Amino acid sequence: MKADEASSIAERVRAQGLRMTGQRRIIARILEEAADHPDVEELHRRAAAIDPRIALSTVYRTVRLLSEAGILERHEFTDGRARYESANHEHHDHLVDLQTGKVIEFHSPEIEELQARIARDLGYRITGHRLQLFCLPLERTKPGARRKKPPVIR
Amino acid sequence: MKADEASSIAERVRAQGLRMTGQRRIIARILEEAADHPDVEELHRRAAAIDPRIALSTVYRTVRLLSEAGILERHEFTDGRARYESANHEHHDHLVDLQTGKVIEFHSPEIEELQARIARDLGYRITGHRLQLFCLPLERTKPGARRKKPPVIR
DNA sequence: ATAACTGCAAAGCTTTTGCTGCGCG
DNA sequence: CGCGCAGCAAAAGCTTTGCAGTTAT
Repeated sequence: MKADEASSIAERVRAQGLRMTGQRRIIARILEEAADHPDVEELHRRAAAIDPRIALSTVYRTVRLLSEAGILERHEFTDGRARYESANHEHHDHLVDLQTGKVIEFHSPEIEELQARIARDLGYRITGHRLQLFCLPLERTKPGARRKKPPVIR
Repeated sequence: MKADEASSIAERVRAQGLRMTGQRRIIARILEEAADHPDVEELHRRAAAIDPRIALSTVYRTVRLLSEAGILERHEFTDGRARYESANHEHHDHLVDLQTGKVIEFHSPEIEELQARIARDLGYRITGHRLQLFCLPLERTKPGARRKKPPVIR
């Protein structure tokens, strides 16, 4: 296992030579405790519950900085906003439940292998990818069920 | 093959009961002749070259309408803007060359099958998906080569 | 004729940024 | 104690929208 693979966000921030401020500590804690993929506004909401003086722009600056440092992962699902999660997990892709907005993580080595082969055949090597499945539940898919605008994505 | 599978954008617009205006004819032609995935600004630029009186908001309204009607496909790659292509093609996914910004289309029935199986195992059926590979060329990958902000995506 | 559509300008949303002062290391 | 960082507010970038006039059918 790689050295920083299991360390906390705080440790990884320090390891990058970045300062560990009070605000970053709060954001780091929130993301480490989060079971979902909060967007910046939600992140700010949760942070403000701990320290109301934290600015929205600080949250934006922090997630951008930590994403570019590889400490956070940035996702964009169905709506326009970016969502974040700690990059401390194993690599995985996302299945979005369009009915509830819930995001389920999955991983398929077979798909990864096929992707790499396709890229190689085309003369490329993959430096990043995005795989998202937009789904509806198998059971009780009532024909009348509306599915227009998907609800909030978590 | 399905009835509207091979028809022109104009025909599909009419088939949906939408009006075929001069502006839509221009936009349809541009997208049918396009070998790339233009964003709205680029679409407007090309349209204005034909008829300078066409408004940017008209392009926005048109691509949104036609996307929601299933006549166009909307993509979001690395930058913030939406890109469009005629939905008349076979289904395919995209490989983005981060060096040049070029987008290569590919299709993998094996990956599709694996996706469907994963979703099914999780209790879902797929209604849509997004698969994008962000790549660098295999050859001449000079170590010094910068790869920060990717260039314009076509 | 009339409902759909366009142009224009204004506004909406997410995200970034300039500036000043503060606090981490 | 110096430089990175936070707060605030203003602005930027993409996209949508209200309104009045135009056009396709």
